[in-house]
Amino acid sequence: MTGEPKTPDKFTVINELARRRCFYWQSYEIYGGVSGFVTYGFLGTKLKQNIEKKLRELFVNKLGVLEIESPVIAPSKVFEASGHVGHFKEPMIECLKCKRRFRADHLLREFAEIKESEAEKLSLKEVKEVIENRGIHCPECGGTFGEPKYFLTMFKTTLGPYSEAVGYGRPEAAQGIFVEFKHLYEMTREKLPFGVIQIGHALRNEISPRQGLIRLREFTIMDLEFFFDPEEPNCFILKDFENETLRLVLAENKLHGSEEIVEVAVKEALEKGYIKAEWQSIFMALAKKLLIDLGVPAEKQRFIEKLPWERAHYAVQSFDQEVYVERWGWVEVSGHAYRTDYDLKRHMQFSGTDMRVFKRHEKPVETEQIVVKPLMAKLGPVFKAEAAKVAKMLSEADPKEVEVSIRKNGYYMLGKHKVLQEHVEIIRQKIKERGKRFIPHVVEPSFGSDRLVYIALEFAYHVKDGRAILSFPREIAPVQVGVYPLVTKDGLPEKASQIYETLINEGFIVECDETGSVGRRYARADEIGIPLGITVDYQTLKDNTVTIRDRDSWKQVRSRIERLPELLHKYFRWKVDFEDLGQSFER
RNA sequence: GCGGCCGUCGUCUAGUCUGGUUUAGGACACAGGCCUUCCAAGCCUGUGAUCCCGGGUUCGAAUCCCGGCGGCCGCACCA
Repeated sequence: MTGEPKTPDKFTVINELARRRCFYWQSYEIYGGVSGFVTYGFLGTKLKQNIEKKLRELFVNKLGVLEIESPVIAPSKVFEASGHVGHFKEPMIECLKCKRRFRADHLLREFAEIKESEAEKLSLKEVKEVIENRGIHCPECGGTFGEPKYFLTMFKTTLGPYSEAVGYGRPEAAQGIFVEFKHLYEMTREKLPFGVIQIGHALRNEISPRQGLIRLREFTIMDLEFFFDPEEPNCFILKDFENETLRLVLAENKLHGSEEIVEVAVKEALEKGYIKAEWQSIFMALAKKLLIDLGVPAEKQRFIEKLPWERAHYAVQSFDQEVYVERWGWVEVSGHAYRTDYDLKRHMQFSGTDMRVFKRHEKPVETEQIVVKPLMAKLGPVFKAEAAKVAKMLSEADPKEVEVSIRKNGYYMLGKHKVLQEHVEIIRQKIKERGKRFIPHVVEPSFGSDRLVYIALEFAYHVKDGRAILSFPREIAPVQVGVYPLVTKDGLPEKASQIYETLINEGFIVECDETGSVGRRYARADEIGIPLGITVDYQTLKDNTVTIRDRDSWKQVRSRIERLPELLHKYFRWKVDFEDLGQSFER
């Protein structure tokens, strides 16, 4: 590609490396490739699995969150209820002269002073009428507009071969959790708070996905829905996180055109009202931890609050976690939305299934209720045919108002009907409430798995003495150990393959390489980020020791072969220092 | 989806303007062998491109023309 710059940027270099060393590449290349789809090779797949494992450690295992797997395709009802059909379908309008496309609702807001919430309700025909009546022209070139059309960013399909039933590919995994809420809640023995996570593919028919792993049409999403009682929003593990600092860009500052980063402890962010839900602050702190574990230093991370019109339709507050990358600057890696009871409420309306949970009061609450009981024996003769209607109106009226009026005036006017004291009996009733029903609130951290893979690669990548090295944190490295005979003769290769076998049986991800010189093999290993290299040399034949080489410092230590499994477990699981793996070795 | 630039072995590229001199050349990488007592050394051999796809012009097209696909950048979009 001659159009490429002489010194390619990190994104380009990483994509080349990813392709060459089997991390990932664009799919369907033999047919010319299709943008927005990617295939992971064996190193990429492993790296992605390790990253997801890391997320599970932090968000799933320790918090007792439950993981489920639901279908990618859903009947249209699901996404009508969730509001996606309405919100993913943007009316677009094209200028006939300069061919630029605009969002029709944005134009209406700007030039016809129609509020966004109202503009959304307009049909295409109405949009067209407003554009014509107001004489709105292209703001760029003054040309006239063509027919407004919907652009749907969900993948649409039909369910069954001859069916008219519409289905959609899910644009997020969250709905798969919400629709199963009742069942999941019962299975967890009806306790709040509780969280459910789902890691799986999602589909969005992006207009122009052109940023490698950053924007895909089919991607892996990790949606965690955490349900809690809005009356008891306190997080019981807040203490563990309250001093963790977060770097926030607040909406109020954004309004004044500032992207100033406010660095505050979780505790302070809650006290000052920067973050509305306690649980959300915990997930943000965990998200920061996850990224640090993936190799992104805190100063390259921030959480940017979304302005009301930038937010998703379901959220009352949301922050995007962003990471600073070389090519594009700040890039979103996770979203943290306070979805309130929006989704469950909508599914309750659309499906008719009661999504409320029952909360038992500690003590039954006794309340006194005034009941106005119509005495039909008296009402009948007076109101005749109207009697039933009057009784019904009476039951809908405010009993307190009725009582006050009758006591004061001796009657109560129900429209044109005059109800006298003798027509009713006013009873004070004690009612025992054992609990109440409500819809839980939800905070949602949502990660893009593929973006994390790219971020991990970009932050691991550096060049030492002209060689590319991927310095992955040891827990996410796709290959853990390389085993090398120093030279390929005198029985060294045989010894190396024995060690290889042993380590494989111990459950390590190991690679054995005997081609070319040992220096070349080290270089290749560094390039795919293998943290440790074990070299069999002539000393090995004498005393059964090998050298262990550190990817990042290129230092070597010497240890006995029998101790390797134990030492490597310590290194990968308990994170002991490299220097503690053996005696320092100098050639 | 619009505009600009671009598309040749896995990668980087020579050749394209000025159609034939090239079985499309090189370097790196890769595979096999030799060598090699620790950081991409060297030598030999080999694999690998119907020049993005389709159509047209021509005796003849990687080269010229048209359409499509893909990439990068900008605009727009990104719940």
